[in-house]
Amino acid sequence: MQPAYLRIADDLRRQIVDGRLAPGDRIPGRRELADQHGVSDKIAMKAVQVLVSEGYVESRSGAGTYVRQRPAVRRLARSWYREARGRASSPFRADMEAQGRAGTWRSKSQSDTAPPGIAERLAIDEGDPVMRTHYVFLADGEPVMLSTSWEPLELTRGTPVMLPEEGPYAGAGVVARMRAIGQEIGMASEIITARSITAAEAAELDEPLGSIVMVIQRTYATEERPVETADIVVPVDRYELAYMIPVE
Amino acid sequence: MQPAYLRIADDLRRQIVDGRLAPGDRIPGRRELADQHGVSDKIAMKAVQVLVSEGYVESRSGAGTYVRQRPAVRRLARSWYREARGRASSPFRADMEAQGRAGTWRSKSQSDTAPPGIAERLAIDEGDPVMRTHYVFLADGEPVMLSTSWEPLELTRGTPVMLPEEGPYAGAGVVARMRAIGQEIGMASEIITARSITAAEAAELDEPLGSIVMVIQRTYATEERPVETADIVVPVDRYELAYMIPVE
DNA sequence: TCGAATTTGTGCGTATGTATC
DNA sequence: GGATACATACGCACAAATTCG
Repeated sequence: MQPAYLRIADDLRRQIVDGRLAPGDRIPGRRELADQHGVSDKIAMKAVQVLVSEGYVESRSGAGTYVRQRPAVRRLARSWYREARGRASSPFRADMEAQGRAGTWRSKSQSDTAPPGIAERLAIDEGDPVMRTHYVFLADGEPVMLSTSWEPLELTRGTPVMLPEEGPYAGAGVVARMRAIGQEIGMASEIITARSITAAEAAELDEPLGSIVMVIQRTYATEERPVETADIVVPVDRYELAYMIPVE
Repeated sequence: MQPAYLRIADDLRRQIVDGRLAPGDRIPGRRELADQHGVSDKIAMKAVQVLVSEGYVESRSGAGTYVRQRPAVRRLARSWYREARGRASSPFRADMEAQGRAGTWRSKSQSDTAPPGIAERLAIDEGDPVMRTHYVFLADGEPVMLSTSWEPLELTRGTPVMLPEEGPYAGAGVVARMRAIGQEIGMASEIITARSITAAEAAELDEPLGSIVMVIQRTYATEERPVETADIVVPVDRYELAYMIPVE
């Protein structure tokens, strides 16, 4: 026998996926749901919270609970390095332009020492100096993606590209910046995982708590060594990732 | 001001990520937590449930709540087509062998008509006949991955490869099977999303409800047309996905 | 502008059922 | 069987946010 709150949640979920409850629609309040199903309002609320945690609905205190507007899911094509397309522009800006949107970003750089996981990805020692840069990417002004990148200071110290977003190569992308100091990037490795959003990320991305993000651990490497690595945080309700793989 | 149950959840979460509470450890019971933080046991329970839904802990009725054993996260290398490696073996089996594990699977095929999304991926019309095959992949006997594939019956009807897991090409993989009927696959496209696990998937994979899966929508195509598409369901606590991308 | 009504969010007490040890 | 601990469910109360007359 299924608990009452799960039965009610199933009922509502079915109405949403069927389309009987459309995005933006308000779902019945606690009192109403409780009456309909003959349970206490506490249980009705619990059912609603199941749907919140699954990302189907969004509650606004005082206003009600609404079926979530799924923003159109855009595709991030990650297979080919796309620097050339945008000409003196970053891969992100080129990607957004291809979708008819204005790509901009905010960033903040700070020198730091390499934590264990990052040191391993950059093939340096734990505690070695790195430049850490945090990005918030915006499409048409709204935040859509986060990224934190690490570069070994050993490579960039004293060069014009030490600060990624200042100087002559500001906004040009990692590949162009590294080329400027003689590092020819030939390969990108991307490790993909997914998890719940953190409170900090939810605030930066204006996403509800409980939504899911994919994390791309991208590492750029020359023939000799890794030269940059980044954690790219992508909300699943905004983007899907696309890879093209030649067979044979 | 943060609600009490979130403060308690934060406190416990910190202890887990710090390692003060190790995988397998039992966390304090409701009564104990409530006393420590000066709240009712109801609130202590709510805090614990936050951690359950985040996948940090697992409750066993009657026994207690325990920090989850994270199975070692394995890496699925998806960049190169790996048929040759395993010789007369499937890509999955070759992948598992590379990790020193025994790769097997169960499957069930059934002819069906193409639903809208699948029809689009296969570039056929909605309602066209397809062969649908559901796979449960096992590593050392335990289920680790699910897949549902669709192939246009127009291509395979009346050939020895119509049923993917019967006949001379059983277990040989899509690329080899399609080659046998003159379809030379040259490209794989993979679209990646992530979402909460469904109840059915949780049962098949022996994963707790609320855990997160990545879904790979893989489509194999020849120069002319798509010939197979599949939804591959991968639990994030078992696998991460790895792609290598040449730059420029 | 203000206040009343509505709705969600949080919290406590109590009770019963069920699984585990 | 008994003790313990989690799961479900009802009741009540109040706070905070929103809506609307």
